[in-house]
Amino acid sequence: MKQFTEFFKALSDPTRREILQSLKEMAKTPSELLGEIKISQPTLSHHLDILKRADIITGEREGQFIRYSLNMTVFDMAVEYLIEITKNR
Amino acid sequence: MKQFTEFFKALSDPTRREILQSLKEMAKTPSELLGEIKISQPTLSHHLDILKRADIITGEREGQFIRYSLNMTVFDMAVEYLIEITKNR
DNA sequence: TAGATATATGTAAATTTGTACATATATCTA
DNA sequence: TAGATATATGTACAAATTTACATATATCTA
Repeated sequence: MKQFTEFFKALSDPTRREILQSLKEMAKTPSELLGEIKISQPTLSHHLDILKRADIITGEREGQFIRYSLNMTVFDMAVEYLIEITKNR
Repeated sequence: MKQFTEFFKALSDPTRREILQSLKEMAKTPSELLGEIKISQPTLSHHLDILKRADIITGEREGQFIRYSLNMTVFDMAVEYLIEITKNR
């Protein structure tokens, strides 16, 4: 399941988990995230791209800005996957 | 949380997830796993090492063999972590 | 329309990762 | 104890990853 490879790979980076923890509270723009997380703008853009490709976040343009929010579905799928491993025994 | 970094990194590899799927049914030795998974013996040993370091599996020597089994605790922690992200909003 | 701001992309370097072959270590058995 | 079997470790290499600087693109505003 390539889907899980990308999901877990995305979650395996501390910076990306920091981004997710921040987006958990509310959807935010890259500029807002830059105020909280100490990385360069291109690096943030790159991490957001990885999270997008893993279908973990979605971006919606609001004029000049792009507001990123969490996709709950993939988290639910991952939880199911992990629970299923612990269950059958 | 370095613990989650190692956990998710461990889960992000298809071969290692295949190993976990197999150990889910019952604890197994590397030799048994080699019968199911198509990788070299040193490569399997390396993957088992990564899973060990991430505290996902534990090995118990049984004479000549070492029997590996899943640690449920870390899965429970990861599930909690993921659920907590989807909850607060 | 021109300049400013928000975000993405190209390039490049250091680090990490997955894999296998060769070899070492540990334990069994004859 | 000697040889066989199970597992781990050392070395090496190709591929992927993280990061940042420079630059491009998109949208706003004066």
